[in-house]
Order: sequence, then structure tokens, then C-alpha cells
Amino acid sequence: MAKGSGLSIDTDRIGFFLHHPTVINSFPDNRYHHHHCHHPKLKLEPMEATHEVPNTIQFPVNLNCTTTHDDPPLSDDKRRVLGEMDFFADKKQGGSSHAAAASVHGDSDEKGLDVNVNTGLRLLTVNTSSDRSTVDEGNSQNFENKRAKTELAVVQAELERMNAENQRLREALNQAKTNYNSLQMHLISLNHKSDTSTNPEENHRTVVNGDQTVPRQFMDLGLASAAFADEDEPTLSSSEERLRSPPVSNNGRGEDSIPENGSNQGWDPNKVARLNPTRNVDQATEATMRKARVSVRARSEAPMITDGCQWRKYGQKMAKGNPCPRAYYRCTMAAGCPVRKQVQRCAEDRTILITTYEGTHNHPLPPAAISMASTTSSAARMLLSGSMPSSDGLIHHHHQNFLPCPSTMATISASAPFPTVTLDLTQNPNNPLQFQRPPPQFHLPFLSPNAALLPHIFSQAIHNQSKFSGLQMSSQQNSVAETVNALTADPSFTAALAAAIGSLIGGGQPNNNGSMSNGNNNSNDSK
DNA sequence: CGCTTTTGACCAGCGC
DNA sequence: GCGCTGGTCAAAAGCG
Repeated sequence: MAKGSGLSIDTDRIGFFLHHPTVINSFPDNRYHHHHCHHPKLKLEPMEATHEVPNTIQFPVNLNCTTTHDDPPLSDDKRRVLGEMDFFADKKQGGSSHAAAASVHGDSDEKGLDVNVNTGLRLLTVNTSSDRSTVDEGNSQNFENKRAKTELAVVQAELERMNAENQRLREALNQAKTNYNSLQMHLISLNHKSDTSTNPEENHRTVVNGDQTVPRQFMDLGLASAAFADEDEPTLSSSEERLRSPPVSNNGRGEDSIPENGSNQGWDPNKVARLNPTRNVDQATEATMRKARVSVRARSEAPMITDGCQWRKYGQKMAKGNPCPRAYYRCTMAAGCPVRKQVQRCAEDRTILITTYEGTHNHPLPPAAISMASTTSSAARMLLSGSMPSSDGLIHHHHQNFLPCPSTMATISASAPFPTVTLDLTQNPNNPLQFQRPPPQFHLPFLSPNAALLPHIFSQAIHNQSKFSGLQMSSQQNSVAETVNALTADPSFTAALAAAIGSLIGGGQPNNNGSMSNGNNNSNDSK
């Protein structure tokens, strides 16, 4: 049955956002307006007002991997990006841009340049026809010749500079492609290992001995048992290790040293702290960790978002200020798993389904759930690690340089009662994830907005690619997933960037195998 | 019969 | 202290 992953939320009601979640917005440049205000006429709810606080961080995530030029108007910086990309492409095709610059004076060194191209640069702005019609044409022509020579030199220098820049970009792209190919090969290798082992735990242990960057992926898969955390992630701080180690006792049941009675089905850090004051620090950290949330806004009329886990509904409440009930789910894939999620429809747009996750799984996860768990856990750590301020600039810069497409905005908020990262997949009109007529279940790509955990992002991008390949997403969706992962990563993450660029330019994608597809996505039928 | 969902009650935190 | 709100519990009901 696997009913647990279902969602029985009343879709006819209006929902509202949870806990001031940070939003990853899908409109280009909409970071300049309120990301929740899909309908400007609607007044902002008090919760939303908190998003105006300075420590709300937004970073763009491209979900529209098309490179069409009929996209909505872009900001200046985005236009600049487009220019870079087009410039690069033009160069391959004969370099109309360069040609234009050079052909103005009819003295281009390059072959095949179109001298009729209107560059729009208006380089000859001084001597107009009216000037030439005046007296002393000889002097004027002399002067004009000198000026033309000067400008020619300038243009040539500019052309040279642009050529150099072009060459540099080519090299960067080649490097990115090389990295991408390398990662793809590595992914194939990992998937092969996954195929040969049905136990995610074994997968984990297999790959931790591999590439230095790979283990992080599998340590963020929700396999946060104490043994794994201690053994596999020595670089983490002790607090992080503790964060990664939910109260799982040696006997495999949650609630370390806590009697698991009927009234304590889940992990309640507050109760734990009360029972064991000597561990207040740890428990407080765990509580904070659990409170760190990742929220996903997805436009879907489907009753649920398939995230690969099994959930049991344990409550439903009417949230203040909106008539939509908020449903509470608990992960039932393992006893004592502290992971919970809340599902609610957006009050402003009932087609938007808001799912908020918190906590870290204490059990192995099916492949389909790995990305989700990875996202939530890494996002939680990011929020707690205080890396958000830097991530803003980094990721934004990253976007400006490499994204010629409308983007999805990722925002991080530490101002909310619970630090929350929200992925907003709802606003991009070209977002293929927005199903006008949604499938019975909504498959969602999850991202890792953790710029501080580069290896993790690295691996997650790989994994998501494989995941969505396994889910047999369309190529466009796959590109979206890749791009999302890449763009939410650190700018230095050239490999993930290569994946995104590769999907954009070459259209190729690593659809390596279908083994990542599993029954969870089909078996988690809501009742 | 076992599991999930429903739903009213309970509890804790917070603001006034 | 009181009320509001979010979150959770747990008995009852539903379902396969």
C-alpha cells in the first residue's frame, strides 16, 4: 500500500505558507519583489512581511533550461550573461558580433565577416554627413582619416581583447565539459555499484572509499547513524557529527536512552533534553537541527509530492490566517525516525503545494528519497553553519555569469522562527515541473543550496541526475534537475556547472540507467 | 487484522 | 495569568 507517503490534504481549501519559509523563486529578477506575492493585489500576510528582513537570502536557480530568446525581459546583468553566451556561440558560427565590431571600418582581419552587420555601436559618431558637407573637405578628410585610424586601432585592440576573452571562455567551457564527462563516468560507476547492491548502506560504504568528493553525498543521504557519521566524516565538526546523528541507539531504535512509549512516537528533542540534562548542548543542537527546514513550493494539483519516503499522517491543523489545513506527516520508514514534514496548499494559489521538511533520517533511504534527504539535511546544516551570507553573493554571482535563462530563486531565511530554505518551483512559466494537469504523483527535483558544503553539492548534483534519469523524466526535466543542482552549488563547482552547461548547449545528459527508479514513486499512493 | 487516517484534546511557547 | 497558536497525541473510524 505504502499509503504513508500519500497526502490527504484538502485541495479545495486555501493553504498558506509555513513558518516564514525562505523561498526559491522561479521568476527572473523577482528577487526584487516579494517572492510570495504572486498576486500583487493580495495583501501581505504578517508572516510574509518577515521576508523583507535583510537576512533573507535569495539565490537564483535556473529551472528553465531553454535558451530561447523569447524569454521574459531580463535584467541588465542577465542580459550581460546572454551576451556572453551568444557571443561565444557567434564566434563559433562566424562571429557576427566580432565581425560587426571589426567590419564597421571594413578592415577586419577575420574571414567571412559580414561587413553589413549593424553593430549598433555607433562608433562613427563625430563626423556626420552634415559635417562633411561643409567647407574644407580636405582638412576634414585628413582629420577623419586620423580619427578612423585611431578608432580602427581601438577596435582592433578591442577585437583582440574579445578574442582573448573568447579563447578564455572556450577553455573554461572545455574544462567544464571535461569535468562533466569525468563526473558522468563516475556516476555510471556509482550507479553500477548501486545496481549490484540493493542495500543503500552498502552503497554508502562502498563509495566512501572512492573519490574524495563522493562520500559526502552518501553521508547526506539520511544515513545519519552515529557510526556512519563518526566513521565517514572526520572533517565535520563534532557538533555537525552530532547533528548528523539523531538519537539512534545501538539497538537500532530511535530515542537513545528514551523509553519509546506511545506518547513519544517521534523524536522530541525537548523531551530528550529534559530526561538527560547532561546532554543539553547536544540536544539543543539537535533540536535546532531538527527545526531547520527545507520547504518546497511546487505548482501541482497532485495530492502529494513523491519524495521517496513513506509517511504517516499524524495530525492536521488549521493554520491561522488561512482556511487551508496543514497536514503533519512523520516518516515511517524506520522506527523513531525524526523526519517530519508539513504539507499545505498556498493560500494565494491553491495549485501551489508547499511541503516543508525537517529533520534527518536515521535510516537508509531508497534512492528516490536520497536527494530529498540530502537536501534537507544539508540545508539544515547550512542554515546552522552560518554560511548563508556568503552563499548569497557566491551563488548570485554564479548565476550572473552562467545563466542565460530565466531562473528560479532560492532564498534562505534565518529570520523565520525556524531557519528555512525554500525552493520555489512555481513561478517560472516555462518550468516543466509545473504540471497544468499534474500526474497522480508529482516528482520533484531537490536541490542542495548549501554553498558551504561543496563536496556534498558535487555529489548531489550527480545523484540527482541519476535519480531523475531513473525516474525517466523527460530530457527537459532532466536538464532542469541538473541545472538546479548546478546552480545551487558553489560557483567554483565547475563540474556541476558543466552538467548544466552541457545540458543547455549540447543537450546531452547522463541518462545512465533506470535503476534509480524504484517502487517508491509508484507505490506511495495516497489513499 | 494491521495499518492509516481522522479529529478532538492536550501541551508548550509566546505575547499581551 | 490568560488567550492564542502551532504542534503532537491517541482513540476511533476507515480501508484493504
